[in-house]
Amino acid sequence: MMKTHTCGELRLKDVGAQVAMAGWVNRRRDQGGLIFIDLRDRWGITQIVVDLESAPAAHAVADSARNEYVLQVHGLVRIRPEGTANTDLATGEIDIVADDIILLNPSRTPPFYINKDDGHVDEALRMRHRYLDLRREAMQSNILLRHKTVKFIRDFLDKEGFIEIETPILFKTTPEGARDFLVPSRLQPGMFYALPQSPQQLKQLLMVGGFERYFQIARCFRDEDLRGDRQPEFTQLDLEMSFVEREDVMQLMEALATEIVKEITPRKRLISEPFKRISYRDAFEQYGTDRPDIRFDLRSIDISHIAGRSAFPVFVENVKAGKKVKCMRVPGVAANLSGTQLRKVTRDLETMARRAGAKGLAYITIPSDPADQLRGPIGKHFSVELKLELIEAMDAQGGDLLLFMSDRAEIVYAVTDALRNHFKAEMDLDDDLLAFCWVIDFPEFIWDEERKRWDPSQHMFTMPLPEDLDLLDSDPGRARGSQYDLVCNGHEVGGGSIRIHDREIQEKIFPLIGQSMEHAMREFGHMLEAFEYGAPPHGGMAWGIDRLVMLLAGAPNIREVIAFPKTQNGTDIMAHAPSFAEDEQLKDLHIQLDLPEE
RNA sequence: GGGGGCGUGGUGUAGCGGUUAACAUGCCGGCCUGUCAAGCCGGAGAUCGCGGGUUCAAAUCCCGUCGCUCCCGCCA
Repeated sequence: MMKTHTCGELRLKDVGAQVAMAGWVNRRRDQGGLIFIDLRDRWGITQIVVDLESAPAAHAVADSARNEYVLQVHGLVRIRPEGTANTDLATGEIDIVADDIILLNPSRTPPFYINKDDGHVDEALRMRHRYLDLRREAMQSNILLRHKTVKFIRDFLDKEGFIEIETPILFKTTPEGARDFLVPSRLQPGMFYALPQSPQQLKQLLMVGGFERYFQIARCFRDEDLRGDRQPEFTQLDLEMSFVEREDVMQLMEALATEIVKEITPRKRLISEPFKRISYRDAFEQYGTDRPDIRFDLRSIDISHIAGRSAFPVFVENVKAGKKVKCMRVPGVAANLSGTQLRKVTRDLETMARRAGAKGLAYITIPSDPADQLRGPIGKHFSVELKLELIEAMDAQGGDLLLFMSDRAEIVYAVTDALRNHFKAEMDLDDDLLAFCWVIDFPEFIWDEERKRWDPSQHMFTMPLPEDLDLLDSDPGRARGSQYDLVCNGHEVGGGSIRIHDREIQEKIFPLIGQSMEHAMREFGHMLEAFEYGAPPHGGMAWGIDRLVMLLAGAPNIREVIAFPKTQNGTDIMAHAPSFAEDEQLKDLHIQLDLPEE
């Protein structure tokens, strides 16, 4: 071994020890006859002192060393002289007096700073030299956090009787869901494997296979456009349990989430224990999304019963037509605005609302001085009594801005979501607060207007809620699924459901989602057949590990917790992937290119 | 497919019609035996992402394009 100790472990108690250490030059301070080197490795930084008189050869190496040179140092652990301890450093009470330094490898001058984390570096540059970016303290701690999280999950689930089972990466394309990544088969010309979007089918078959409690840290692939919290390949904690009901899975998963936070990131706070549960409908009605960030309380509130009695024609007509008028109270923003400033603010908000599909955005401000009038163009359409009712319904205070939305439900949702995201960006929310909540009672199906058919809101194996089973025949649109999504700070970190283990129920689903039995048998025959051999009742969940770790790390996107992520265009600018294949390879695979003309 | 942001020495920024393109840091050289974002002195380093246009004059204005990024669509 080239080191007897790491760069993070030596303390006063080690004074007098002869040690060997190795690592990177984090920083060098040249005093002439005396050179200090901060030697860095994964565990920390230790100061090396090199004296020209007592170790001239080591001094010569230290003299030529530069940042990121790789050194091995032999020396004596010594207490630092009175007054020279460094309290910022865990190892700051000692240093190593070098008697020998070996240059293991020099380094070119790095293209960006490894040894300090202030300032923003162009992401393309970081990606081009990701191996250097990973040396930075922030990345090291993110990747370490990820390791600890996954390790904790494995230990937790092992204790709960789960076993880890691998499933194929080369599997079968599925017509539903996201776009598949395809892998051509050489042995079966013209045929393709698909990379799994999730081990969904396989984990259910493992339940039929009698393992009862399965999990996997599974790589998943979806060929869709990227986002800050979406990569084409990502990691799921995938798990499935037999002989459970919805509540069993949710409770165990909530315990896992809670314990991860307490164990791995104790300085983070959970917004509530147990986690709040929000119905899918309430999530949309109040927050305009099924993954609400409940760290802030801007909500859309139905005030149709008030607005319908106003003299504002749009509201009156909409309420008559059965549409809602909803109001969002933005606390305090109007308090110190001049008329001109207020008009600019509301004009910008209206632009946002229009972009989300609204025809306009009405507003009223509540005066700070009760003697003043309400400001805003629709104020005059509300009588004094209605205004008081409105203020009471919205719990409005002086200086508040009330925003009104009235349109088709989907548009009101989109506007609510857009406005909330806008104000969220200005709020500087606390990343140490983890606002977990469950979203439940999803509809089993969502109507696809274009194709005139029902689509599964999660997937076709989701069991409807037991009390809604009859609705499959009478009113499928009202049937709720057993799905549960775990949401945190506006990100979907996981989701699952109880699955259909009964072939009869499964066979009811296919025609509803526009699939013939022949098609179903062709694509999912193996599943249906499996369900006929004593499939146990089962359910499970899949977690987005990247998103979870991102939230635990307080990182702004999942690339910060993935060692080698793709750029937004789905490329790797370090290794230059994807790349063209050799003609020979294509020939083996019986593939001819048909590229678009430029 | 659509909308927004960014692109200036190695890095991070300033400059936003006429500047010798500025500052910090890094880099190179010199001095220095208790520094720790070491200090002091000196030096090198930029076709202002790329292409085109407007103008007497473009880093600056316009158009296009490329790269990175945020969002919508998409992601069961």
